[in-house]
Amino acid sequence: MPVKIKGGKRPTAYDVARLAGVSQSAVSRALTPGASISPELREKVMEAAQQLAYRPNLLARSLIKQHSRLIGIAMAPMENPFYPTMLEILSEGFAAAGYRILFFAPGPSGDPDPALDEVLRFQVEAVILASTRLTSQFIEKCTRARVPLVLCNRRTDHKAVTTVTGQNALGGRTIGEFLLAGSHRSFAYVAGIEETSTSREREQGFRQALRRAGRKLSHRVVGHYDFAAAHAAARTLFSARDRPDAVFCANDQMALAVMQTAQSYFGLEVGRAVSIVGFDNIALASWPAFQLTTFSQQLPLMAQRVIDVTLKLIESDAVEPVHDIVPGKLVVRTSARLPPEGWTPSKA
Amino acid sequence: MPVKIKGGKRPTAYDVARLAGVSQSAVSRALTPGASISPELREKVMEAAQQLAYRPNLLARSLIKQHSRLIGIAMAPMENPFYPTMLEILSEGFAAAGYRILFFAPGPSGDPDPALDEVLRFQVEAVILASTRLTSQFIEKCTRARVPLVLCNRRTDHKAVTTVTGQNALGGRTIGEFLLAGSHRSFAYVAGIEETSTSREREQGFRQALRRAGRKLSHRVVGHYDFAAAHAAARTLFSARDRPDAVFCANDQMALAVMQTAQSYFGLEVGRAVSIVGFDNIALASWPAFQLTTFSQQLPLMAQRVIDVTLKLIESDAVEPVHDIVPGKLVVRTSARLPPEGWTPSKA
DNA sequence: TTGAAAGCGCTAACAG
DNA sequence: CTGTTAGCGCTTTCAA
Repeated sequence: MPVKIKGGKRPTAYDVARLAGVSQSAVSRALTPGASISPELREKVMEAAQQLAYRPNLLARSLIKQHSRLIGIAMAPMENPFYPTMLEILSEGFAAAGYRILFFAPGPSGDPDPALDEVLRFQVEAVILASTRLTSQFIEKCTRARVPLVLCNRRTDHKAVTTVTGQNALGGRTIGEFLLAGSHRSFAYVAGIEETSTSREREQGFRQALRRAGRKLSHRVVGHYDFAAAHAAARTLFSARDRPDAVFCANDQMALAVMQTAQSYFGLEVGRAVSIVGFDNIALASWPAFQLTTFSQQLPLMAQRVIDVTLKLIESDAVEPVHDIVPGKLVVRTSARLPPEGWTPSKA
Repeated sequence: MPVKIKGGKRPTAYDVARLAGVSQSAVSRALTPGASISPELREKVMEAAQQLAYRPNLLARSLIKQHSRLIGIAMAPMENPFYPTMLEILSEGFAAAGYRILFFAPGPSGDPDPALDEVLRFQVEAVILASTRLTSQFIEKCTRARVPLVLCNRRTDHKAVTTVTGQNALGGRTIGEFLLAGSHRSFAYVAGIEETSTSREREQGFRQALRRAGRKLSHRVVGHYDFAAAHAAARTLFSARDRPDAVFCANDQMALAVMQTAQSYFGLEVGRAVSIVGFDNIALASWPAFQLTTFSQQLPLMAQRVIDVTLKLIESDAVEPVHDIVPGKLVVRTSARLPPEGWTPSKA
């Protein structure tokens, strides 16, 4: 026997009004905190509402109020634990502020743009882009649609877009100094996706530190912020004649891949034969099996900044774009050779 | 100088109509594939729409059409990579079918219920629950609201709810047989969250295999499907006088924690001194550092089944609840001692 | 305090 | 083929 799951329309404010013997506007008022309505009337309405399991239709409300309490979030790749964690925190934070998340992952094409069109039609009040892929059209569309856009963990030349990022350049530089102090011979960089600001800024900082010490990068491969690609890149790297003994990876996810490649495929002892450093300080980095030295991003703080700035953008019409940089710091574990005792990273 | 980001209302079909010198309904028709409208009129409308960057308001459309093309997904914990991966696939699949995801993570309380109320107000056409926490109220609310509910990777006694799960009992049994064939001495189970069907069914299968062989479980701890908790549980486990040499963990995430605890805190060689097996076959399980033997869940297939059954529930009013079981299989790696050559798991 | 009525942006039924 | 009109379910004037 088929069990009835749907069927019958959901009750409306009119149904409640009829049952309670009041006007429909009374129903609306009864459910609006602070509206002027007598306790008796409210009581009657509430009872009827309860009985019908009435739930106000937020879509109808949005139409009138001119705001949907919906926020679009474009996020990828979920393979990197950084993003799911970010999503979880954003979801809770926005929920606390009365907003809900319209989630969209860029499809197989990797391009979030087509989905954006549809998300904008849902009248999202803001869009948060936390995806390694970023097309300039994305920004333009949001601007044209007059929907505030917040870039999370990435930047763009487009100065008018609000961004929340980590200390990418400083992080790269700090790691460079750290590895230099550890007396390494040959330095390598494993880039993320080339077009991303994160990968570029981290690389620039790293190169700057090397340059200041009169050294330079001897190896450079591309790992696309992806485990499999980083694994492949590492095989190239460690097969080189002048095998590097200090490898900085643009994020932890790739660093973990490189680390395991060094160990399992080349029998290199990580932290002794080769030093490997990452960026992000995801939960995995602290696992006993890895003990990855990395530059941390304060994810909860970063998420909170995203939430704060997004709400501010929604509430005010014209706002100076913000470029928020969330501080991080070097987290020293055992995946890289240690500098002499007493060493500390230079400031700024 | 403040850059104008918002301000000015978004253009409506009326604005487009005025600019194109046509009626508002002509605008609607021009944008509706298959509507009867002349090419010239459509052309005029399209041009005006383009010029104003017009985007139809889907909220208004939903109000009329009586469906929102919105699907609510409750998911947690994102710490376990199983879920983000699932989310990504679901998002793409539903997008292809013209639906969008309203995402909600249960708040700090761990209880998805309060959020559900709000999500239902957004007129989601279905709700997918993929969260380890599950209260019976959740099911009841969806039923009362006449919104189809699909449980993903969990079940309930409530027979009227559609579920998509893996072969939990078979998986547990297979792993039991596998460990028995590996001639182990003492068997342990690391449970997930006690109330979950997944943890219970996997345990039952495991115990059944042991019982059939005239053996029994000698240790049982609870890891709450959580890395930290599993780590703590493992410390208890390996500190026992009669230390187990075969440990089945209710999921991979916990198995990885237990594995590392064995290695790093007790110096036990995994796969020799102690065998550890998980469940799910998440990407991490195949990493060189782990090589975890586990029972796979076919995540993409599982996601597709969830999508299919959800769409079916949305489209038809009354539907027999489905209990879909997606097949998985034992994936043998090196974290557990191997049975004698030629061993295969029993069928069914 | 209450109800009647207008209208948010759109689709669809109805005339023309 | 096209425009006019009536709502979708709600909030918010406006009178009473």
